[in-house]
Amino acid sequence: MSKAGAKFSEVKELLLKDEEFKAEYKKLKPRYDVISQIIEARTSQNITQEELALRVGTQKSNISRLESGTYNPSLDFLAKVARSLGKEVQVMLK
Amino acid sequence: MSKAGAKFSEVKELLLKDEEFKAEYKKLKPRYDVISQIIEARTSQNITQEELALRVGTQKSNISRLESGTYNPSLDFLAKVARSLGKEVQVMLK
DNA sequence: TTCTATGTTATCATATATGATAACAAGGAT
DNA sequence: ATCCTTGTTATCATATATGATAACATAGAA
Repeated sequence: MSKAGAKFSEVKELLLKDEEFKAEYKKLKPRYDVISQIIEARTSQNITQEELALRVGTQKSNISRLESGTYNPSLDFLAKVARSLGKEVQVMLK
Repeated sequence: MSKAGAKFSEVKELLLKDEEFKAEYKKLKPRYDVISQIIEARTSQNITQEELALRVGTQKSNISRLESGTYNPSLDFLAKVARSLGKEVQVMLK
C-alpha cells in the first residue's frame, strides 16, 4: 500500500473514530445535559449532595453516582431529583 | 360525630384524595408528556409500532408497553426512540 | 366469511437502576 | 497536627427496565 494510501486509511480510521465518537456523544448528550443542569441547580442553591439526598429520600453516594454520569437514570428518578431542587423536568422531542 | 363533621371529614377525605391525585399526577406528568409526544410523532409520520421497534432494535410489544405508560422508562431508551423518529430528546429543568 | 395489519397483554430471562452501607480522599478550620 | 465537611468509590441486595416470544383482540380488506 502506498504511503498516501496508508495515510488515507489512517485518516479514514480517525474519521471513523470521530464518527463513532460523535454518535456516542449524541447518545449521551441528553444525559450529560440534564446532569449539568442538576449540578448547576444544586450548587447555585448551595445545597450539598447529602441535603439533596435527604430531600430525594436516598443516600449522598447515590447522588454522587447520578452526577458522575456513569449510568442511565430513569425518568422518574430525574423528576424526583428535579422536584427536590424546586424544579420540574420538561422533556421535549424536537 | 355531627353530620356537618361527617360531611367535612368526607370532603376532607376527598380533598386529600385530590391532593394525592395531584401529587401523583405531578409525579407522572413528565412520563405522560414524553409518551404523548412519542405517539404523536409516530402516528403523524404514519409509522407502525412494528416499524419503530425495528428502527429502535426491539420488539413491537415493547413499543406498545412504552406507549402504554405502565412503567418508568430510562433516559437512554427515550433518547433512542426519539432518534428513531428523527427527533432529539431535550430535557430541561425549569 | 377468511386473511392481514396493527396493536395489546402476559410471561420469562437477563441486564441494570436504585437503595443502602462503608471506607476513603481532599480541603478547610481550629 | 486533629476534626469536620463534602464528595467519591466500591460493593451488595433488591427492584425493575428491557429484550424476547407467544397468544390474543380488533378492524378493515378481499
